[in-house]
Amino acid sequence: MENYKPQGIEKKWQKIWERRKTFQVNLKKAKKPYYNLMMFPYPSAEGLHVGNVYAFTGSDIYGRFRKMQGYDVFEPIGFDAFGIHSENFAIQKKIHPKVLIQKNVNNFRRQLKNLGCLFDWRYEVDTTKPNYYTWTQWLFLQLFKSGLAYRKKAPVDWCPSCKTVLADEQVIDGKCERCDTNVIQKELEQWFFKITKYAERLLKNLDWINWSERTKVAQKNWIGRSEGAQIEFKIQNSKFKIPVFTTRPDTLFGCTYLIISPEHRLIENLKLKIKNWDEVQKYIKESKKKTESERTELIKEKTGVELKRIKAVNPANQEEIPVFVADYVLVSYGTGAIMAVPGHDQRDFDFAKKYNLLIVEVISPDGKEHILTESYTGEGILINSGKFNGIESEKAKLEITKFVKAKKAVNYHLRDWLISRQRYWGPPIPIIYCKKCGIVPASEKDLPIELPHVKNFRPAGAGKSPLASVPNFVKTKCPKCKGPGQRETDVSDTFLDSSWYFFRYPSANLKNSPFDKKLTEKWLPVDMYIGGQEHAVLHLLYTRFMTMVLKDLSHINFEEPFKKFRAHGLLTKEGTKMSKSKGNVVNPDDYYKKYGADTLRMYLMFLGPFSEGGDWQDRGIMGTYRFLNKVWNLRSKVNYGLSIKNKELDRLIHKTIKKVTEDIENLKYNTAISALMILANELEKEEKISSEYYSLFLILLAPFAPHITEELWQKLGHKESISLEKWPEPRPELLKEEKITLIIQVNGKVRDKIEVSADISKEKARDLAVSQKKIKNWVEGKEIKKVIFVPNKLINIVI
RNA sequence: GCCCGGGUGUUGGAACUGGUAGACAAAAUUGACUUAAAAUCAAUUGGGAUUUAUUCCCGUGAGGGUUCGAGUCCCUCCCCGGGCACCA
Repeated sequence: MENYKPQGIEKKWQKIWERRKTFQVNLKKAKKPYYNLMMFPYPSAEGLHVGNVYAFTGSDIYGRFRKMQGYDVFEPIGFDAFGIHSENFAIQKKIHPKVLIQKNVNNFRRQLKNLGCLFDWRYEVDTTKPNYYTWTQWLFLQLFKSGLAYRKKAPVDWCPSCKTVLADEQVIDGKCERCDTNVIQKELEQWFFKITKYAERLLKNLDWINWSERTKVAQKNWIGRSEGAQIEFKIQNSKFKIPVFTTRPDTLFGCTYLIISPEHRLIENLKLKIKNWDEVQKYIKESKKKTESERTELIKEKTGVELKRIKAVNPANQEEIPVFVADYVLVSYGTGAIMAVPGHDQRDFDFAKKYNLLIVEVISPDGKEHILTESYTGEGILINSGKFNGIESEKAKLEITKFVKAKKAVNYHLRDWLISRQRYWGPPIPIIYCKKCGIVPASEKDLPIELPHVKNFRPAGAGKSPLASVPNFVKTKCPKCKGPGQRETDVSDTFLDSSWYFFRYPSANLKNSPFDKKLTEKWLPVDMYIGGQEHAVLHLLYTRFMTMVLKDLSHINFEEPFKKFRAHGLLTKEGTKMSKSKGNVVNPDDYYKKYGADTLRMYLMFLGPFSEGGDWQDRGIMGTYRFLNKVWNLRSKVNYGLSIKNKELDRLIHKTIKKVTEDIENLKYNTAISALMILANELEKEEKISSEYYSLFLILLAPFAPHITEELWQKLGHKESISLEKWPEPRPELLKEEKITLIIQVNGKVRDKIEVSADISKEKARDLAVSQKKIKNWVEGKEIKKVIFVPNKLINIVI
């Protein structure tokens, strides 16, 4: 008999699938549409990372499973090929991104085809193609026209190495997400999307969407809703007021000073009144110079300067209190000013100690007064709070808010999405600046605003995109007055490209609109989306925002993009993260060659639970290779005439059907594979296997190892692809065990096991148990206090 | 500091709503086949004790608790991974 040679078989079937159009879906006619989506890769390296292969395999198994269950599965793929990742790779390689990224894409495509997924390549999407980014720009225009895109001079995070601004989400520990450089603050005119307007909706919908719990929690924390009150403090002898946001209005009587952030507008307004203006001015300058990470490194050491001669009034007790400027108060959160309650906030406590300010205890856990050595931030009973003394802090929140005539207020951690980038490799933002008309959106019929070829595509710095150095591009006519105008030279954030790509797939080849409404509403929301947990707050939040916007603009009739989302885990190599710098990245090509895609797919899925990730160890891959070999060799035992029923095997096969079905539904591929291995081991023990058993086995294996199962299926005499077979259902009557192993425990410890019939009664089991020799030794001469009987499992005798 | 995960043999990992801990693999050792190696097949592998084929004790990060019975539930603590972080 011939040996298992994966390479030839895999190539053969990939060609057949293509020729027979096995995986092509008729989007218009499909009766049971099922949109199975995986996060598309960014080709910012020469080839696929085994981590990509891991993700795609997991998603593809799910898609193949649904297909065999009778759904019309649409499983598209594409490339997120714009963006800084790709551009930086081009800079490093000193090759123009237009050339290099296309080459990468080609290699990615070849590798993806080797993996044997259900991809329908007719609907491939590439974000760098004008027929895609036309619509990315169109989206920008829709947001602009509805007031959701705006331009604003703002202090933004700037990466001096990437020479561009970063979105709030792209700054990690005060460092650039990509290159680890310390981010600095710059005042620049930038484009923003008003995602904050959707904060409440983005939060609320989390209650009902079927997503991984972890991802939902991450989004919830990122949106960061907090409830409290906005309280106004009058400034003595002036018309000004300082509003502050607090979650603890119950501590208002303990507020002994105010702090405003260095960027607060009021400082300018009060300039003439501040006695120590020079000192204040100096402090503000110093703090602006600090980078974000310097500010956070100095977390313990709080600094500030009092605004001398300025006094505010605590509205609760009319006390005069000093006002400080300090950079631990952020301008971008709340009102940019806080009421300091040193007794009940540790930061305020530290500050008060340092500058010798009054600390008053107003919340007491036991109603008594204490000498505070640190702040008390818990709940308690009010003291030193005038007529509110004695009431509970939770209740006092509302009452004090009312008492000082303040408003209830809600604040979010979420900031508006900064979408402009001073880089080359992205879609130009379709805006024109006209001296007469101001900021004018490009006309929709002029789209795409094509990205010009720029020889020197490196970022120039100084806050300008390389596009600014192309006069032909910059000079244009104002679409409104036809006078001279200048184009916006910034490009948009890559996350904008990826925020809507799943809308484009079904309409990938559509010419005059971003997507077909009818087709979109037939196939979307996406039925199953699988991707990395690392996108929990960036990509996944933006897609939700964009979907809501499109709904509000009546382009679609749903507002959440993904019915079901499941995050997969991280693939590590011998315990550590794979990364280029560590040089431990596994290249799938080596394994395709050596063992074939089926073995690779199965090994990756066998490593551990898909949602938790797993650890790649080179030596382990032999296990799944041996398994597939075993499956291959089992064919020699298949006997076509054989129809003798084997009850034990029947049961095992139906148990396996049940287990594999449930496990795939829950993405527990590792245990599904283990169940298939157990079945294969049992089949191997048989001298002859009926073709019915073998067929069922192949069908169960097909989503995991599509090529070898096709080949063996064909060898069994079938003409059609195994992927068109119907997924089997377990027959309950065959699942029933006739005999079971009954565990006999004495005082909860296992002392014996016996074979009994499955429907044995408690009394019978008990009599049988105590008559066992081993059990006699334990119970003889002792009084049996209790007998616990768990049908089909165990009997426990308590003495 | 806060919020999520997680801690089980030599390793990756199993274990349903509390009911046989270590499935399935990997690795190692021994044996068979072979001139030899690889491959393949068979056996063994948590620790300890023992009357050494037959039974007991201990064992799921640590300690305590609930229960007839705990890897699983509760409390306290330790460690690892990830996310957020001067957010008022």
